[in-house]
Formats: sequence, C-alpha cells, structure tokens
Amino acid sequence: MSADSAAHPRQLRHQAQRLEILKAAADAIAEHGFHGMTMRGLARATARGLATFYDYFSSKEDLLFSLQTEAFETMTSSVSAALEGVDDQAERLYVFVLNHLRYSAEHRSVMRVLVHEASALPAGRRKTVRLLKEGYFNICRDIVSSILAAGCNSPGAGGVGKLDSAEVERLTYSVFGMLNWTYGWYDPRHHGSPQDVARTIHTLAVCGLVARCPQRFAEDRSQRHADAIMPLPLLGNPGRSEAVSRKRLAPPEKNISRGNLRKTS
Amino acid sequence: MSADSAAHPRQLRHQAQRLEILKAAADAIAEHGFHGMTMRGLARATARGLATFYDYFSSKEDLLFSLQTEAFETMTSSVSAALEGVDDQAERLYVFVLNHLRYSAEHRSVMRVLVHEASALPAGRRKTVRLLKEGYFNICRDIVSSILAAGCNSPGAGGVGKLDSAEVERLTYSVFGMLNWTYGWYDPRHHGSPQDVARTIHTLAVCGLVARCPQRFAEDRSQRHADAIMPLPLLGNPGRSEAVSRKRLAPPEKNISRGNLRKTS
DNA sequence: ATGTTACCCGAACGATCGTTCGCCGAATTG
DNA sequence: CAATTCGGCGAACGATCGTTCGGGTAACAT
Repeated sequence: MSADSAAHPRQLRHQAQRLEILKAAADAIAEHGFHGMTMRGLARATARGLATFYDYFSSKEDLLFSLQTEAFETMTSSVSAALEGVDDQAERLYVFVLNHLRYSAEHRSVMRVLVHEASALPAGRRKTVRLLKEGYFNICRDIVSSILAAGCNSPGAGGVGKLDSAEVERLTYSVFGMLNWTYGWYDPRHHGSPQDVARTIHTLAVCGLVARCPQRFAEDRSQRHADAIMPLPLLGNPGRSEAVSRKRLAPPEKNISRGNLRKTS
Repeated sequence: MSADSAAHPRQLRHQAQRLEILKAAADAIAEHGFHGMTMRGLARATARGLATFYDYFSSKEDLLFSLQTEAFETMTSSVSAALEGVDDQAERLYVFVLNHLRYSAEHRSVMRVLVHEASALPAGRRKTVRLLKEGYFNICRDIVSSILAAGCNSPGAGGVGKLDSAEVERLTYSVFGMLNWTYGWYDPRHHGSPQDVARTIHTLAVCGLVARCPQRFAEDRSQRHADAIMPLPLLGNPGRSEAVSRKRLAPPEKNISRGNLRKTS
C-alpha cells in the first residue's frame, strides 16, 4: 500500500472533489462566518446536491476542522521548505514574510477563516488546531529572536546582552499582526505586488520608519524572485504533499460520531 | 429640548440598560460570531426576557449596527481629544497607539466585533460603518505620513523627497495590523501593561528591530502617564460624549422597518 | 447484455432561529 | 387612594437550519 493511491483514478477524483468543496466552503465561511454559512448555500454555490457533502465530511463542523488543520499543515511545510538553506536571519524573516503573504494573497478566504473562526470548534479539536498554529508561530518567533539577539550584541545598539522573552513575544505577535491584517485591505491593483508588501513589512520590522538601517537598501532580491514564482502552494497540494514529512498527527478523535461517510471503505 | 434629557431619570435608566445590553451583546458576538449569537443566549446571559431586547433595538442586526457605529465614534472622539496639543509627530503616533491599545484592552469584545463582523451588515449600513472606520484610519495615516516625510527629508536617510502614497498606505495598514491583532493574544498577566505593548509597537514602528534610531531611547514618557490613567473611555460614555462635537451623521436609513420600538415616543 | 458498485440528490424530520402578540405587575400621576 | 401609563416577558408563529434516509443513475467488470 505504498504508492497505489495515485494509481487508482477513483480515489484521485475523490480527493479532487473534496478539495473543491473545501475551497468553496472557505469562500462561503469567509464571507458569512461559520454559523452564517449554510449547507444549502454551499450546495447552491457548488451546483451540487445538499446531501453530497456528507459523503465527504461527517458534519459541517468537520468541514471547518479539516480546512483549518490542512491549511496550517500546508503553510508550515511550505515555509519550512522555503527556509531551507537560508542562513542570514534578516533574509530568513523576508522569506517567511513573503511566503506568508503569497499564501494570503492566493488563498485569501482560507486565511480569513484561519484568523476568524478559531473559536467555532469544540475544545478538543480547537486544541489540535492551536497546536498546529503554535508550530507555525514558533518558526517566526525564533527568527525574530535571533535578529533581536544579533542586534543587541552588535556595537551599534544600546546593547544589553539579555533579551526579554516577553518583549520577543510582543514583537513576534506584532509581525504576525502586520501579516494577518493584510487579508482585510490588500488589493493587488492598488497596493502593488505581494513582493512590494513583503518588502514594506520586512523593512518596517527590521528598520522601522525613520531609522538609519544597514539593511535599508538591500540590493539583491533577484535570487528571491526565483522561487517567488514557484507554481503555487495550494490548500493541500494533492498527492504530493502527503510525503513532505508530516503524518496525520491528530487521531480521528471524534470521527466516531453518527456521520455515515459511506466511502473509502 | 436643550438639556432636559439628563433631567428626567426615566430616559437615563433607559440609556443605562441599553448600554448594558450592548456590552453583553458584544461579549456574545465576540465569542460566537454574529450569526452564532442567539437572542435566547443573550437573554440567558443578561438574565432578561427574550422580548425585552426589542424594546431597545428594532432587530438583531440593529444591535450590531449600533454597537459598531457608537464604538467607532467613541474611539475617534477619544483619540482626537488625546491628540490635542501634541505636536511632535512621533509622540502623536505614541498617543494614538496607546489610546487604541487601552480601548482594546478595556473593551476587548467590542474590538473583536469591530474587526470581525464588518461584513454582516447589509450594504447601506455597512457603508456607514466603513465611513466611520475610514475617519479613524485617516487620523493614523496622517501621522504616519508626517513621520515618513520628516524621515525622508532628514539628512540621515536616503532622502528622496517624494513619498509614495501606496507605501504610506501599506505602512499605515501595517501599524493597524499590529494594533488590531492584539485582541487575539494580549494578556496583561503575561505580556506586561498596555503601556509596555504600546512602547513595543511604537518603537518597532518608528525604529524597527535593529536600526540605530535617534528616538530609540525616548526619555520622558512621564507626561504621557498623566492622562494614561484617565478615567476610562467606555463604549459610549453616556450623557457626556453626546456634546463632544459629533452629531448623528447617519440618517435613520432603515429604521422604518416593521420593528415596534414602543418607546421614547 | 447483465449484475454490481459507487456516486449523487430529492424529500423529509426534528430542532432552533428571529420576531411578535398580548397580558401582567410596578411605578408614576392627580 | 384610584387611575393610568410603561417596562418586561411567557408563549407562540413561520422560516430555516443541519442532518438523514432511501431510491435513482451512470460507470465498471464479467
């Protein structure tokens, strides 16, 4: 049972339809909120019957849960791959920022759902999602911490060698604030390319608004442009991302409910 | 009909109860989302009968609309008052940041509703809310623009005299991102006082993470502490804020619906 | 051509939603 | 003290929600 999953075109189509439903659900939830999204509206939007969804997901709540977990897993593995081999911490921050913004821009609805509907799940599944979110958060926090440590020890700054962990957290949350707020305002027609936004946020984070900054005039973003036009990290890039290094780290936990799921037997 | 509104204790109690309902509604909406909040749950939370709300608001939607408009009006007039007489632009930014964060910390649920439920209203009323929001946004944008202009023209920076308006917008949105994200993570027991958060965000915005900054070691925040312990700007500070300089700038617009509102006749 | 499987959906169920009607006790007035 | 008004709510209505059941239909294997 190693690689026959992609061989049978049956399960392949199944996964494709599942993804299409998830994408449509993300749009609907982003627009109306989780409780405001109706299964009937989703059926109308996808030109499908109402009962069809229950062949792919056991409940409306399961739809939200799958959407959130798979999105966080995709983002984490995507940014981890992009960070590989990048050593300079300031550049690592740029890679993280750009990766996050690209995902935000290409899957705006999904990002909105991740930010807004964190509290719509029951305690158990919410904890699973929070763990994934913290894993993603920690990647950024380590980068910020490294930059701050290097900055403090450099001869330029006021140089107290020890850095306050509460301050590091506040700064990391501030960076995430800049990133996550973008789904509400960013419009490629008015505010430039995602690279422009990434540069603005990265420069603001590293150098501030007015300070004289050694990295203010960073020269070669050209190398970054190379992987900046990578195909695209979808919600769950199907068939390929299964092997990226992650396994299902959450047990079915509550799938034992009375949903029927008459498939994949 | 000039000042007799506060004389009659009848309408006074009415306004007090109205505010109490709004506060409870903010908590409920913040927790479950607008569509997830039920009037029955609100009745249970406030130990009131279900039909009582319709003596104060014509509908559930009217509750959200009143909450959002009055909150934005309160924030705008509050920060305007705090900014009066402050000339230095960097200090003005600090005042804005601290004011916003204090409101955020003291009325966390309201802030969450302002950020999340912007799209739950029909087009007409949503536009009214957006106008108020833009007014508040522009206050911050002007400050950011001034700081950036001064920084560009100063001898230190790379000094191109013209500043890109798209860049100003991106920067202002980034500042708002840092501010508005706080409702999701800020906990006074772990992350310091609102003043600490305000200092972190203000310094990050002005000076960045590592840059040598002339304002990095700002000396006297002592004066700011004076009005930082002002009583408190509530949602709608009742009876007083009516005269701050604003009038109802939105016509009733749609209150002509079939709600009964058997009051204040 | 025939039997089998997998997929999809129309129709219905019970629960719960926002809203309204009309009565009741308390407070105010003369 | 009697008359009157007003704020409050129990109970009910129609609509709509998430979910389920069972049959119909196209695609596959033999």
